[in-house]
Amino acid sequence: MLDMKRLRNDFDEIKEKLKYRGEDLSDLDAFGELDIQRRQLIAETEELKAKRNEVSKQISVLKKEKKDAEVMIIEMREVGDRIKTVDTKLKEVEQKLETLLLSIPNIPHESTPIGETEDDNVEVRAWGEVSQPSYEQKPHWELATELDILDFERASKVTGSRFVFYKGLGARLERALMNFMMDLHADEHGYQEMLPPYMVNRTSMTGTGQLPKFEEDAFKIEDWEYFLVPTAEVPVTNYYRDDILTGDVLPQKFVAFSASFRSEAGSAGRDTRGLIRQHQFNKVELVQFVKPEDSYDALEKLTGHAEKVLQLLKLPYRVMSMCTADLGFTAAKKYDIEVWMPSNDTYREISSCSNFEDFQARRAGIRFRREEKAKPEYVHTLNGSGLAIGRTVAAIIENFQQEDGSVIVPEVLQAYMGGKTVIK
RNA sequence: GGAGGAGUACCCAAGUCCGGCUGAAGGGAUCGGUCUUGAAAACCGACAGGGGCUUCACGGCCCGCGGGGGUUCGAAUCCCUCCUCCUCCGCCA
Repeated sequence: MLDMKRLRNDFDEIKEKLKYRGEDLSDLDAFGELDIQRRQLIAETEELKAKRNEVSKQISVLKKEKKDAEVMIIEMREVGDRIKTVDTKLKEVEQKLETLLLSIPNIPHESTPIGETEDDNVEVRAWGEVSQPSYEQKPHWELATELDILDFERASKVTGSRFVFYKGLGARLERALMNFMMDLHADEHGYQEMLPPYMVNRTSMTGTGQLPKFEEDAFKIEDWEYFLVPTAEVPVTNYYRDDILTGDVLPQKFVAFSASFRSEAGSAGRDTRGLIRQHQFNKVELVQFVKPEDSYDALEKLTGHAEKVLQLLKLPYRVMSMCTADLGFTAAKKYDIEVWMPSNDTYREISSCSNFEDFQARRAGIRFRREEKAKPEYVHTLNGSGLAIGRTVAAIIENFQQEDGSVIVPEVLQAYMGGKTVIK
């Protein structure tokens, strides 16, 4: 959510910046009128309330002296009615204003490349050598099915499409990656470990920006106002919702494992095979709460923490700076980390690292105080996958496959795999 | 699922039956001071916050007793509703 005062003062400038996102901004123009209406109605109702307070005090005194107060009471009855009328109008206007504000995306940071499609995303750096072996490179779903470590067919029977059973060393590999990533971030990168709820309420989903605009992307529990988490970002960021932190506890860094659930509405037919686009997948998520002046530095570091996972696994990747058209609703700046996927002969997103500045903090009411008596300020929030585990499994299977159909276990995972060096 | 109880400021807690000198007592913690070589204790003092409207500013005003609604001239107090926590019973990994 954007700052109302800033929107009031710099309306044209903000609108100009939002244009680069390529979204429809026609609703935005209603802001000025609603803002004025709101303040007029507030002035009106507050004046009436001040009067009511004063006269009620006088009535109280008269009553105590056993004097007649009937004239005043009748007068206040009218005032009360008018307050009710104005308050009702005010509530309507504020409702409209809130709906409007919640639908405006974040303002891109000045370092975010301006662009119109994903082709305008900018490669920041690449790491690792893409190997081009002489033998045929199989997609991970073929290899994994042959190795009997993933079972897509039975998952379709048991649940439906876009679900999977991990089996044997496949399940072990997933679990190894989870532990490896959690350990790395907790022990080496200074994050505090967290296991969040997998369901959250509507307020939380609104706080991080999934709602109200993207409800169709989420799984909702029938008869409950609960949603399956699309990412641990939602519960972990909302951990501090409506809190005022003391400045000395910042930055707060959390690493959270959770399953993630996405309806994938609008992606029908895309990536239907394999682990790339499932309704449920596991992910290790990094979340940070920092002081505003530190957030861009923190974004670079956080991205580096996610990259470290791929470096230790020896998986080639590149880092892309998302352009204004590909930023997502909530981010001011975003890096996608893309891992090399031989079956696609291209890089595929495996992590997304974003700085939301105060956009989520404002929605969720996450603040801090620099000094004991200082006014509360909004924190900046960041998060990034570190990493999506299913896609990491896919990348390992594809990148480390051998001619005989076996898969080499990355060295750093071997201890987590009971010493196994190869899956065959 | 059934039966009770409770949510008041940083923490504890009075007030709620019986609406109006409660814009919320008292205590603790915290901060400042006196005393002390230093500290503790004791004593003195400060301590509602957050948001909003308005103002160049000083300031003024409005809203805050779990959330939302209602009754009333007036609500922490009465009514409705939702949420959370606690105790007991039942069920259960």
